[in-house]
Amino acid sequence: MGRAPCCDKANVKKGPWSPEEDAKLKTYIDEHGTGGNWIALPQKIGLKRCGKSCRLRWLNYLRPNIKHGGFSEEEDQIICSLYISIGSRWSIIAAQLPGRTDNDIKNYWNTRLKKKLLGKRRDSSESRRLSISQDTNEETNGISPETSSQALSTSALERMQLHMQLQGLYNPFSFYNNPALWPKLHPLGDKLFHIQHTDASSIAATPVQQESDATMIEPSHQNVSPIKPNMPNPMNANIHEDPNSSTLGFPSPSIFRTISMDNSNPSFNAAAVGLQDELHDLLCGKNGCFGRQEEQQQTELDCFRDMNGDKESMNWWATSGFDEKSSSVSWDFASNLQPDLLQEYGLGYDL
DNA sequence: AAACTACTCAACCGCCTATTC
DNA sequence: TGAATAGGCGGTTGAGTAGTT
Repeated sequence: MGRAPCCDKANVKKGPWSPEEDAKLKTYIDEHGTGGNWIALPQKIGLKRCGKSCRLRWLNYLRPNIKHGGFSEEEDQIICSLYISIGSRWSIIAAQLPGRTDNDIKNYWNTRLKKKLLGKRRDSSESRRLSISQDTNEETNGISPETSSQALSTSALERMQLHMQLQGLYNPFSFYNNPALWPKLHPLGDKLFHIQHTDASSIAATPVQQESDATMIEPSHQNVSPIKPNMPNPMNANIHEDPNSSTLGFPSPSIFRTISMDNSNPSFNAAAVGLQDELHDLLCGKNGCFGRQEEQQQTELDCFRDMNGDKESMNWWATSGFDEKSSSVSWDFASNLQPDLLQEYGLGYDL
C-alpha cells in the first residue's frame, strides 16, 4: 500500500509563486507563525498550494534574513571543506552559513563550485586519456570511452570522482582511504592498494587504514588529536576559529600531513605530500581561491581514469547494482558513514 | 537578428525519519 | 507495537536567461 499524498494534487497549483501568494503566506506567518502544521496552512489562508510547497517557499525565499547569491570566498571554503567532510548534507552545511538555505548552497555547489574544482582537472584527465589512447593506438582492454560512459553516467562518475578524491585526501576515516570498507574483489581498490604498498612485506596495512580502523574502534585511545582543531565538523561550531588554518575553516597542508603521514615509507610520504599540497592549492590557491590551474592540470588523482580501460572495473560497478537510479545510494555509502564516524570522533574528543 | 547552447535557480518529487495515535 | 501522518532532506527537473555562433 502506497503512502497517501500529502495534498490533493489535482487541486493544487504548481509552478512559480506569484507576489500575491507570497504576500499572503508571509503576512500570515508573520502574524500567526506556521502553527506547527504546514499541511493545513494553505487551506487556512486560501492558497491552492501544497503544504510542503508553502514550507519550501517560506524557508528558501520568504523567511527573514535570507541571502541570495554573492557567495564570498570564505563561504566557498566553508562549503568545500564541509562537503569534503560530510558530503552532500546541505542542511548541515547551510546551518554553518547564516542566511543561506540548503537549496541555495546545493545549487551553488552544483552549478559553480563543483565546476571550479573539477573543470580543469577533468579537462586534463580527458586529454591525458586521449593521449594514452592514441599512444597505444587501441581501445584499452576493448572498452571504449563511449562504452564506459554508457555504463557509468558522467554525473555519477563526477560525483564519485570528486567525493572520493577530496574526501579520501582530507579524511582519514573515509571510504576511499579505508580499504577495509571496499567491496571484496574491487579491482580498482586492489590496484590502488597495491600501488600504495609496493613494499607489502614491510607494511601490513596503510598507515591511514591502521589509524582509521583503530580510531573507529576506540577513538579515545588514538593519538590523533592534532586533527581536532582543523577538521571541518558540523558538530563543531567553531570552524570560524581556526588559528592554524591557512584559510578560514580550512585545513592547511601541514594538517593533512598530520592526518595521514605516519609512515616509514619515504616514497609514499613524498607522494602524499605532493597530493595534499596540490589539493590545498586547488581549493585555496596562493592568489585566492581556486588558483594555480597549471599545477592542477599536472596532478593525477583521477583514479577513475583507469576504469575507461578496465573491463573488470566496469563489471564490478555493474554487478554492484551501480546504475543511474542506484548511483545515489552507492554515492551515499561513503558520506553516510561520516556522521557516525564524526559522532564517534566527537564523543571521543569532547567535540 | 535568429538559432542554438549553456547556465542558473526556483520548485517539485520521492524517500526517509520522527512523531502521533 | 505498528500504522498513519507530517516534516525534512537531497536529487532532479524545466523554464527563463545569458552567451555564442
